[in-house]
This record gives sequence, C-alpha cells and structure tokens, in this order.
Amino acid sequence: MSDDKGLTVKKNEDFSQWYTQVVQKAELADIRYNVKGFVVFRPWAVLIMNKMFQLLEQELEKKGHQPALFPALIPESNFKKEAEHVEGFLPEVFWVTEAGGEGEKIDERLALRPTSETAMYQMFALWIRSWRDLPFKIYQRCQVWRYEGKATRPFIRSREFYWIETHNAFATLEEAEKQVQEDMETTDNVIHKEYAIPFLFFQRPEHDKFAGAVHTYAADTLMPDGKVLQLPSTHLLGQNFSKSFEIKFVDKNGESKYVWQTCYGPAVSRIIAAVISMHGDNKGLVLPPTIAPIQVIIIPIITSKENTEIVLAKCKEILESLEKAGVSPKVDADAERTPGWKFNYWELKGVPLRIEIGPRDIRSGQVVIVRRDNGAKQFVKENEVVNRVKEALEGIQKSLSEKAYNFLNDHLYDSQDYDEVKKILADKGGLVRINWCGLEECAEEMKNETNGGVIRGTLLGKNEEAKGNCIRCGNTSTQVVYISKQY
RNA sequence: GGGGUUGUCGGCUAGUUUGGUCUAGGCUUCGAGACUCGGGCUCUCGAGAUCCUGGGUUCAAAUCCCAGCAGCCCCA
Repeated sequence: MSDDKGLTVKKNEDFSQWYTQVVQKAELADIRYNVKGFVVFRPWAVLIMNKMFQLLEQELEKKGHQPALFPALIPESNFKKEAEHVEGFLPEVFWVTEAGGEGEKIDERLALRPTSETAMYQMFALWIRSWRDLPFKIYQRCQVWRYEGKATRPFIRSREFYWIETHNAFATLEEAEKQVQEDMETTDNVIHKEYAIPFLFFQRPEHDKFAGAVHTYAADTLMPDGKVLQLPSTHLLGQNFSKSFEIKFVDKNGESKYVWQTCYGPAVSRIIAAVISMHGDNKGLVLPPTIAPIQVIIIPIITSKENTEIVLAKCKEILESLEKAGVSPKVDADAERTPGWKFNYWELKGVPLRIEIGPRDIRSGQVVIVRRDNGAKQFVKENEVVNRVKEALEGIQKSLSEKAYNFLNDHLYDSQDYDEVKKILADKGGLVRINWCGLEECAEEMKNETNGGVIRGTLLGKNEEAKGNCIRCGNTSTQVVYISKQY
C-alpha cells in the first residue's frame, strides 16, 4: 500500500498522525510553506470555510450586525491605550518596523492586528454620538496574526488565522449582557446546528479572561483524543475600552455617557479543525452536508464505448434534477480514472453522498446511492432520486450531530477525588466536574500536577451550586468548575 | 521558554552507524501510449534529486563538525 493512497493510520489508534494525514491527503493544507507557524490553505479547505463563513455571516446580519473591514496595521500608540489589553497581547504581536528596499525605519512601529479592538474603537469614538446610534453592531471577516509560542498545527493553532470578529456598543450594561446571550445563541445556531459540532459554554475564571474583558464566555468542544478545543468566545468588555478610547454618547436626557461593549470571535479556521476531527473516519473527511462544497458526487460507470454517451447523459439528467432541487452535485466524468479510484478519492474528501450510475442501473431504471458516513448503499428508482437524496443528506447531518454529541456527553465526569481526576485526565481525557476554591495559584498547581489540566470555568445555563471543599487545597470551594486538558 | 529528534526526486523512503563502489536505488506521483474500467486494474516507454541552506574538516562529504531555517515529539 502506497502512502499516497488512503490513510495509513486509524483515527482511534493514533489521532495525531491521523489528523496530519487527513490534512495532507484530503488536500486541505500544505505545511511546506517556509515561515514557521504559517501554512497554505488549499482550495478544498477554503471552499468548506467559505460555506462556514456564509452561514455565520447570514446569522450575524440577521441579528443586526453590519459588515466592515478595518486595516490590518495598528499604530503602537492605539494598541497601548487599554492597559490590560496590551499586557495580555504584547507577547504575541508581530510588528512592522521598516519599509522599502533600504529598510527605512517607520516612525511609529505598527502592530499586525492580533485582534481588532484597538483598530476599531477609535473609529467607534468618531461614529457614535447619540443614543440614536446605538446599539452599534459591526463585524468583520479577516485574518489575524499572533506570535504563538506553543507548538503550531494546521488549523488547530497557527500564527495566522481566519475569523470573524464582532464588536458591539450599547447604551446600557443590560443590553451588553443580552448581546452575550445572543452570541451564545448564534454559536448554537451555526456551530452546533449547521457544523454539527457540540460544545459546552463556560464562564472563564478570572485569571483566564480575554485581556481587557470584564467577563469571558467560551464554547469548548472535545476532540477525539479527549482534549478540549476552545471555539468562539464572547466577551463582556464593560466600559474598559470605551473609557480608554473615549467612546461616548449623549443619552435621551442630554447626558454624556460611556458605551458598554462586547465582542465575539468565532475562528473559522480553527472550527474547521473540529469539523475535520469530530466527523472524520478511517477513510478520511466526512463533511456535514450543510458545509460540503459538493454534497453529491455522481460517478458514471462506463463499460464500453457504446454506452458511454448513454451513461453520461443519464448522469447529467440526474445532476440537473438535483441542482433544481437546491442540492450541490457534481459529476466526475474523468475518463482516465477508474470508478474505484474515484470512490476512494471522494471519500477521502468527505463528500456526503455518492451516486453510481452504470448500464445495469439504466436498464432497470435505478441508481445506486451510498452514504459517506455509514457506507449504507441503496438502490433508488430514478423518479425518487431527488427525494431520497434530500432524505439521506438530512439523515447524515442528524447522525453526525448525534454521534458528536454523544461523544462529548460520554466524556463528562464528576469527581471530588483529586487522584481520580488525575487518572481520568491521564487515561481517557474529557471534562471532569470538580469543586474549586477559585484561586489562580491553586489552578496553576493543578495544571502542573495533572499534567496540563486547565480549569475551563463554570458551566453556563446549569447554575451549579458550590458546596464542599476544593479538591486540591481543601479550602471552601467557591464554584463548581470543569477541568480538562486542552489544545 | 527548556530538552530531544528529523530534513535525500511532487509524496513515502533506501543509503548515513564504518566518508570512496552513489553516475543516489525502490515504490508512488507526473508525462506519452495501450487497456473501457461496478472499490485506488494491468502493461510499455519517458521525466523528476546541485542529498534543506551556509560554513568547516578531508585527497575525497548525502554520510563527520558548527551555525541558521523548517518539521515532529516531550517537558515548563
């Protein structure tokens, strides 16, 4: 078996190797670009990400966010306006310090945005004048750069990534808090329902907040190796930035006030890592139909010169009827590849459904439909193809979603025994519910002693009462939190 | 941040331990042709590598030494 063909490792035996192979063999990314932590995103990944972006943007616009595009360069003086923010991000900033062939020094060095608060908010200060301008909700789709110290992996963590960031300003704290709720709903509607990625929403502990935020809420999903991957986070910024950037409005009573702010950042190039990992199998990618660039691959089975045209004509007919029904199909009519080759290729790429059409099928007025997720094969009468395809696509979406949900659910544990917690994290991975005292030092020690276990925070929507003692230090516990290893 | 390890045709690799037989071998890929194909079919011919980069040691370097770049793994 050549290495250029299918995957040579099983997902459940060596997830890390499996991931590397899928990324390469499904032609998602090429890691041969010669800058550390930067990779090339190949067409298949970009097509998937485009679908993902579209779904998110539709949802955001429905909820009143307007698109904008801000410059990628931020002057150092802007960047430094909010003290906590700078402190948090400074170690990760790439700077532009010179320009031109002679390397002429730039007067004030420019940050390549690691996130856009400090680019946007000076403009917010100019644009927002009255209560009539509020709420003010902007989003931008862009790439950002962070000088990551941790090991980089394609999609999971790199020094350049692609995301959407929303930035919002409100007249009151209550409205800002409501926006946080709305962001969670957006996350649920898109990432959970459309991408079929389950997650838990946590309020992060004080010491793990976004730099400059009052509170940080983040969605965590669980990767097949039992480690958590952080997906979107939404931040209640309070008035920290509005005070630094002088974003004020005049309220109905003529009084000048600082706005209340939130921001939200779904990193699509990272979420795709969850999609690859959660849904993929030993044959390669498995894409949820909602984000598959091609939903149905039609493969003609040609056995002689005489029937070539008949078979291809039938394929085209089916293609058109599917297109008319709003499905995205493609015919792979490549005469140089055998059907077997095509089966493997499109399975590797994760196309949800395959239709085979050969002379035998045409004689009996049927086609063969094969599901990518479970390999189920059915013979379908020609006049029922459209309906059956739609059913199958829905079935795949549902089944991927359930499978992923069950995996997460099966890896939630509950323990008040520190040794047991260590053992769970070491053996199976997953998230363990524990009592915790709330002190950062204690969390630090736990991270060391559990070999990487990180406090994710308190679970939202559950209101879990703290009682008993911190599992590590034995002091009175102030909160029920979840701990897990993370990417 | 610290430690380890690797870098040879587009991909996977043999060769490196013990410098010379390497004009760098194989599979795959790619190109031309045959084969008309219900799970990566088979055959013929051809192409593709200043052995990551720079320096050093030597009569002689893919092979030994140093530095840089990049990848992977482990630890903080």
